[in-house]
Amino acid sequence: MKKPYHHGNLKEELIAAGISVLKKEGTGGLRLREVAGLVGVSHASLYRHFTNKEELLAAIAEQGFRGLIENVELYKKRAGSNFKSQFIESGRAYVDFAASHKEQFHIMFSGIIPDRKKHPALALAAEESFGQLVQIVEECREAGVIPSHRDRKVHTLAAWSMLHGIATLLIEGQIPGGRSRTRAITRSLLILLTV
Amino acid sequence: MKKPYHHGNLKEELIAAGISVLKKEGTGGLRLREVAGLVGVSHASLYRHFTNKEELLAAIAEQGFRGLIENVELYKKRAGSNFKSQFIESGRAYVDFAASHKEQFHIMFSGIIPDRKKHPALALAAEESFGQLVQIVEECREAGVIPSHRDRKVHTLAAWSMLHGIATLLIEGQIPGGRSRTRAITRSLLILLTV
DNA sequence: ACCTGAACACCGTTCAAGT
DNA sequence: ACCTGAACACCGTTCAAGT
Repeated sequence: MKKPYHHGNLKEELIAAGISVLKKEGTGGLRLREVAGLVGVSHASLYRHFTNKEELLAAIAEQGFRGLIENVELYKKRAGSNFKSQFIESGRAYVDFAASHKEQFHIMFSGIIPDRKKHPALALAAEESFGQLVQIVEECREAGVIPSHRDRKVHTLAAWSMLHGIATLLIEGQIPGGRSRTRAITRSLLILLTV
Repeated sequence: MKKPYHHGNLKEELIAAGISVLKKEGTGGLRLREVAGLVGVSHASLYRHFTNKEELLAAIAEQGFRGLIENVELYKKRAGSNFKSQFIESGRAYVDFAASHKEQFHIMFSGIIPDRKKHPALALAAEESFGQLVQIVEECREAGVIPSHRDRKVHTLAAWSMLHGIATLLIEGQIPGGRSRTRAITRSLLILLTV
């Protein structure tokens, strides 16, 4: 049962190990040497797959956006055919994802990656995630559960701001009262946006 | 005009230099050696006034909260005697502060300081800032411009979440359209909370 | 009491050498 | 083509020695 010298899919394993270390050590404690060690490979080999540390972080963030999109899709389906429920549940999906992937959410949004344009795959995933929100708002508009007299761009960004604020304060430990309080805030804010 | 060996108020100068370096280099590029160099002192001398880097960051964050409180107070006074205007303008003060002190706001809220309890002065300033918001919401409630049938804690956290979401997305460059778009979003969101 | 110079440990990054 | 070992540069932190 010897490990082959050529690893096969080392890149994917490094990303997975990166997320694992991230969860244990936090954003500040993420060391490339530990990530490589966890996979059982020299830390220099990482540079065969990522040009630098930021690119590994970008890959972790990209995977985060994919997971976020999936989570929103899941909650939305669960909500059934009622558009208002879909809207509320999609929002909950955003906040819940942040809560259950704190460190990854942190890397996705807290300025650790200064310029997403340098990481096209990450930028694309982030755009798709935003596009998902735009589409949900649009559907709800057409269904008449969101007022249509307001500027749609402003309305979408308003929804995002609400959710992002809750998510951010939550992962910084600024919202006391646990899950139920957070759910209450999320719900009451989102309802304000509906008709 | 020789500098004295004993510096006098080195601590304050180090904080000011820290903010200056922060603005130029960003959070990730803040090096203690550069901060000390800017003041014209050896980098080891920093440890006479701060036990470590995090404590300098905490001092910078604390000063940030003091500035935020002042800014909110200023905007609120400017708004005159109308409570609804006071509410809206206080919110604008929060977002404007974030926009004009991006890096400092980042250190205040983006998890660079993992545990505020380790920095009592910072924790106090942050609490005072939150207390200011609580008080504004309370005043508006009594004046009848904010609905009183809702849970006050939830309502306060909802207001904060909105503002914090806008501020955070703004400093991450996620809100296109510049200042006027940001003002529009802030305004329309805050109005949703009023009666 | 406050500051300096030199040293230490650690980490991201590079590169010639191995398979 | 992919990985390793050793080295380099840089930074936070410490400490004995200076004023």
